Amino acid sequence: MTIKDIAERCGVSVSTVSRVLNDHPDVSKMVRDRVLKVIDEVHYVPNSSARDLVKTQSDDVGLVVRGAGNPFFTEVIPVIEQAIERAGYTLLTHQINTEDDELRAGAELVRSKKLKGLILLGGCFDYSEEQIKVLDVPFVCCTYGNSFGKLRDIQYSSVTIDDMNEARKAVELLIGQGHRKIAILLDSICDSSISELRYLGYCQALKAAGIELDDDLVQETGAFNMEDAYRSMKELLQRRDDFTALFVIADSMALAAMRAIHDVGKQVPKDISVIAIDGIPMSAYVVPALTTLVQPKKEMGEEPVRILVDMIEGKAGNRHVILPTTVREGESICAIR
Amino acid sequence: MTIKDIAERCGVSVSTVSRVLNDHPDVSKMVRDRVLKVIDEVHYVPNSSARDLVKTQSDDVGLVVRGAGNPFFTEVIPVIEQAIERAGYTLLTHQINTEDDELRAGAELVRSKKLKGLILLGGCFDYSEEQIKVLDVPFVCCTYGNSFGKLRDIQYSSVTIDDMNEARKAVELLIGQGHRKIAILLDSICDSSISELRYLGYCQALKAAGIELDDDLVQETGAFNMEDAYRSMKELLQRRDDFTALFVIADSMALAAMRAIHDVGKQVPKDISVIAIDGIPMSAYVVPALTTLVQPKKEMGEEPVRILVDMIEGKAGNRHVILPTTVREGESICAIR
DNA sequence: TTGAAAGCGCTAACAT
DNA sequence: ATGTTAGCGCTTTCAA
Repeated sequence: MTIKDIAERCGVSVSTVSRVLNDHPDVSKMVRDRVLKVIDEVHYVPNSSARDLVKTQSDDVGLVVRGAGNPFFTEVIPVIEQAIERAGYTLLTHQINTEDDELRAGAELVRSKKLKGLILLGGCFDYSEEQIKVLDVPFVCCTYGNSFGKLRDIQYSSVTIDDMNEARKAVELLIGQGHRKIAILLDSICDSSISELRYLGYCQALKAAGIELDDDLVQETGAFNMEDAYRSMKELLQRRDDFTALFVIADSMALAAMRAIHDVGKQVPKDISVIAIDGIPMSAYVVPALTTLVQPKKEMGEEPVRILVDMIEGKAGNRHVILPTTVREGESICAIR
Repeated sequence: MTIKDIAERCGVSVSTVSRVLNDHPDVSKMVRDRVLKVIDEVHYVPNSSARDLVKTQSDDVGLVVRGAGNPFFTEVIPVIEQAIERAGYTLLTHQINTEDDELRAGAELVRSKKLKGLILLGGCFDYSEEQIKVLDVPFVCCTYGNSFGKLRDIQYSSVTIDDMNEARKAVELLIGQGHRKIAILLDSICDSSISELRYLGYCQALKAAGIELDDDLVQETGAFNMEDAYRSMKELLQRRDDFTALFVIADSMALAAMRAIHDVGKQVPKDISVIAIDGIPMSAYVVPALTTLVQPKKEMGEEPVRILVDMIEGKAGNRHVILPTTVREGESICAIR
């Protein structure tokens, strides 16, 4: 069923049907009603590929989300949606897997849907100059920057927290409570991504406090999920029972780690203090509540939109914004005796 | 930059470029390499709207996910993805908000992308015959059926758990431990959706055990999130302190409720036993671990694919599959003294 | 107010 | 092995 079929059934031309479909004013009420009636009767649905193909430009902005399961993303997306709406644009969200190439996916969207700009939620920290050339519209990296690549600042925009420094702050909070034997639970120490950055922050904090890095206290899970975090934490606990504090690079992993600690008969925070970074809702509800550095989800959603719209409208060039986290005091930390 | 530009730069025709793009064999290595080189140099990205428009059919199947944040969906999606892949099809996932119309969104996808079939993950329980007519391909409702609509069984396919009965079983587990004063925490008792079904199961269990329904023990949160669940639970606890057990319609809400119980100085399960339905990973890691009826995520993902593929290939007609849950023993229930 | 016709970018016959 | 061309379904001039 195409627009042509509708036209024939109504005894009008395709352009008239198109006008009705697009709410153009210059169609007589009689004709409009007839067309609408037929459309409804035959359950006609326009082909958006054809529509997109013919349109020369839109007020659409794309959002490419890499890593569907990420609970922090889930919270940021609605914020972005509202901010884009408020700015007079329409958001087109596209989810991809972590294995997929967000630049490629974004470029295809831009091209097919004639997008004005792109927000990338989660992506690689090491783009090359060549790679970003597929994008010929303004774009903003949200939650990540180019820490492991060689882009110059003027070549892209980003909104992030300072992962390394925030990790450092988290560990310093532990050190401030007298802890010296501090373990870390992370995905990988060399993923050229968030895990590596936060590991570096951990190292810095130790160094600044004159604590020697103990590699045996660095526990890699190899993946970003609760099951592996739990298993890994168990391993660490079996291997070592002399650390008094733990820094975990993400809330969800921290919650699994806390259960592992519980299961070997130790208590949080009495035996082991735990701190993490993220601030997902769940971590406030568990017992004991997790002390964590909360990412500013509102700003993390609104700032990219502000930057992107400024670039699209030529009001400003590219920018890099680094957002601060806030400590959410839980019940998972105590001072060492 | 279009296929025509590439053709000109290479001194070949558009069809040759198209052949290269689509990996057709009959292109000389020399020409192919030159085309590939230019494509790479100019960062050409094909316009998928144009591609979709011209293609007459595909081996693509659509997945419309309604309600991005749902943690259970997050787990089922990869299962569906793999099952579709194994069946020789390609999955095209599309996320929409809970306010949006999944049938409409699905119909548009089908039409623009020439899909062979559709899986709807989360949707309305009350379609009318008229409404489903927009879909002219086989489709399967995943996690929901037509409990509040008037469709005949032959008009659609579905894979669900028996929400009413499973809720009943959950409450009966509580009753089996001697509980008589059993509260329920739910979104709404009349949402024509999952919440209402599980409420009905709660009522049935009470009735079968000869326990009179106490409306004051029925606590509606009004929304499906942890914050409202926590607040609502606090209200219930302030109003009543005589119930010994609680049934919550979803794991995430149950975890918030458990924190509320903790915060008023009561203990789970000593003072109040808690049970829920869902089986999200998180509920196994909290302390005390939540006892819950686990939805069979593997089957919930694979069965819809089986049904859909059978329908697409004409091997079988529509089907309705009801999957059983399994009890995951946690630490949130104990017998009444 | 309505219709005819061009053309968006691509693929797939059909020629050569 | 490569080129020519029709046409996918729609919107949008331009004419009437």
